[in-house]
Amino acid sequence: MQKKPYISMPVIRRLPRYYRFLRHLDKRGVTRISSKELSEKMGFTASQVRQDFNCFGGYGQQGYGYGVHQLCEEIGSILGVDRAHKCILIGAGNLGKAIATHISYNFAGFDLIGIFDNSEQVVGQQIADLRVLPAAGIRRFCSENAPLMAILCVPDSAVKSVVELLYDIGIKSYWNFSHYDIALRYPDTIVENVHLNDSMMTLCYRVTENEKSS
Amino acid sequence: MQKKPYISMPVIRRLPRYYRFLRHLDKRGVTRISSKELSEKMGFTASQVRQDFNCFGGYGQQGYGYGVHQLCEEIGSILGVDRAHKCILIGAGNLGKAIATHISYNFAGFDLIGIFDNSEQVVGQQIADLRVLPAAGIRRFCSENAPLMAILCVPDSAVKSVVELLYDIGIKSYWNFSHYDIALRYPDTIVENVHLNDSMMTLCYRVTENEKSS
DNA sequence: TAGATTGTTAATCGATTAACAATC
DNA sequence: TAGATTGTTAATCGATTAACAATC
Repeated sequence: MQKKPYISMPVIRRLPRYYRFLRHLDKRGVTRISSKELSEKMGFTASQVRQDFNCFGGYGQQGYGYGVHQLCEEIGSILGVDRAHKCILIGAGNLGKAIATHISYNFAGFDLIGIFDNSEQVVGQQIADLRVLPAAGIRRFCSENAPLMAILCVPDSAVKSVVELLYDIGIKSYWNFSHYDIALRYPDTIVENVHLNDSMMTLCYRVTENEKSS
Repeated sequence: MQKKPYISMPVIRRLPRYYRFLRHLDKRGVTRISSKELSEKMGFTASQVRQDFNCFGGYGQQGYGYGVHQLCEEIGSILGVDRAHKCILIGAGNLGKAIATHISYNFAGFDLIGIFDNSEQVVGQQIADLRVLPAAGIRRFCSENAPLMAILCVPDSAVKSVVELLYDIGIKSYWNFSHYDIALRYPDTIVENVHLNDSMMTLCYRVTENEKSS
């Protein structure tokens, strides 16, 4: 039973990192860790680590630290990585293929049940145990299989109409690799954006700054 | 000439979004925009937009708004997208291929000059006008071509040794798609992480929360 | 018990929002 | 001039850090 239901966004964004690291420790047989140790290995402050873990109740023991296995399980369960939300992927280019493969190797709460593309060259290909289906079949597939989330790996030119279709079908959660601002158009959706271009420009800024100052 | 040299991290992360949107407007022939209009189309507050633009000096006019073209150019120049920092990509799997293709289509300050992989099946393939080279040749290639940044699309198991090599060669900037924490080991590096797994887990959390509450 | 380390409160810091005078 | 909208200061909000009493 969770103590406090509210976890702030910065904390939520740190949870996956904690989870990955704790799972790593757990696999290596480490049973306990203090907030100080953890903070040093992760680049946070010990204060922040304790503050973060306190959001979801006391899994630590004074004078001892935190039980790695228990904490890992707890964070995993909060994140929901023990679930298997059904999802579909639209756009099976290089990025789509990479993501599809990634999902099947790095299980994190989602079960990929369908891959779609509208290029004839791609339809029929086998990716991560799935055969790429024609985009024309999305609506029917969804009414039969009721996926909860869609992964968008389509070009920016196609994404608007794809989202219109998916939203109409009832899909409200998106992992979006395009630059279309879904959350602005459809405020009742859950959207996680991965904007590679923005990431690259931010890096470019920092590299450029560094060059200037040296 | 920039007024203030300091731009805070949250602002820097917003600059690419401004840049993309302003370029879009510019291409469509829009010449002026007010902070209010911009804020509505981007999901910020007007206050924040003005505050952000003020970091780098007055490109607005009272009673009029901002000149789209001028502002776009200025942000682009701050980001450094008008540069062509030489970079190499390590790991030409699906993700590496997607990124390589992405860079050549969405120019944002970097010029990809080499792609490396250690799999014989991949070496020799043609990606985005480049032929994939054997990983064994990285050191020599770098001493001849002096790339400034490396893109890491290698599996987590290989990344540690790859970074050791690249750092030794003198590369201090990384676009990192693996889960190896470069900045923690090498504090003098510039690292931009894209952690797909963390992004997916954050999405999973939000989807799971949403399910619980409904 | 003494030492260690949490849980939690208070202090600080920084970012966002609000307000409004300046001015085009 | 009147209306609009910026530039900038002040107020608010939230997140991080520091401190320390509680307690294993």
